[in-house]
Amino acid sequence: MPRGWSGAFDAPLPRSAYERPTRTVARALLGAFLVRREPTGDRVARIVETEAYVANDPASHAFRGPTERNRSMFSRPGTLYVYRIHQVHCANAVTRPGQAVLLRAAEPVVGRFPAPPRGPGRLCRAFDLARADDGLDLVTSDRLRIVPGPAPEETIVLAPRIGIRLAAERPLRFALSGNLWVSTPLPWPRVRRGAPAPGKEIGS
DNA sequence: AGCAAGATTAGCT
DNA sequence: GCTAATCTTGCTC
Repeated sequence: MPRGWSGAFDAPLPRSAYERPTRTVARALLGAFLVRREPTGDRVARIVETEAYVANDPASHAFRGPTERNRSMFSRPGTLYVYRIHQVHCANAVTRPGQAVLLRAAEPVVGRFPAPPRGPGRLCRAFDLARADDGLDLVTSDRLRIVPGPAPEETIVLAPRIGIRLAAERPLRFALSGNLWVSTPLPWPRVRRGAPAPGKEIGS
């Protein structure tokens, strides 16, 4: 146990928790705590929305293999992958090689945040995550980790991912139903007439 | 070397 | 709902 981690949000999610099918991890991270430890105090938020970027996924940065930008996606499970898009950053937890879970939104629990962690860009601002944090190990880091939380009482819903063009219809976005910190309201706001109802419940 | 597109967000109509 | 901001990545020439 690294020095400094002796408070309430100690025990990090073990590497084995990341070394599972990406969809399983995306769902399992709901209700877990993202924890940043600073000399000034902890910042803790409960993860309420994720997206899975899986193998052979045209929307994934890893689709065309390793590059300089995405090399963290091919690092160990539990590695943090941070990239820049437009003028913001987005953070992912790496699962299996070339796959990751995008952290889209979290609910503040402890500490003050520079921005509300609602939406992937704001979540990074809330935790001061930038490209310099790319490659950090969420299992062993002194600064940042994910800690298991109680099973969510909210229903978990599955919906298409946000902001992508390729494979846009695949339901790989996971969220806690009704949670106000989810970045986009569910059910899905743009629905084709005759299309299946979005926000389908997949479990309780 | 140049360039089009992007896992976003804030602000305006 | 729409668009600009803003800049990096990675593909193409």
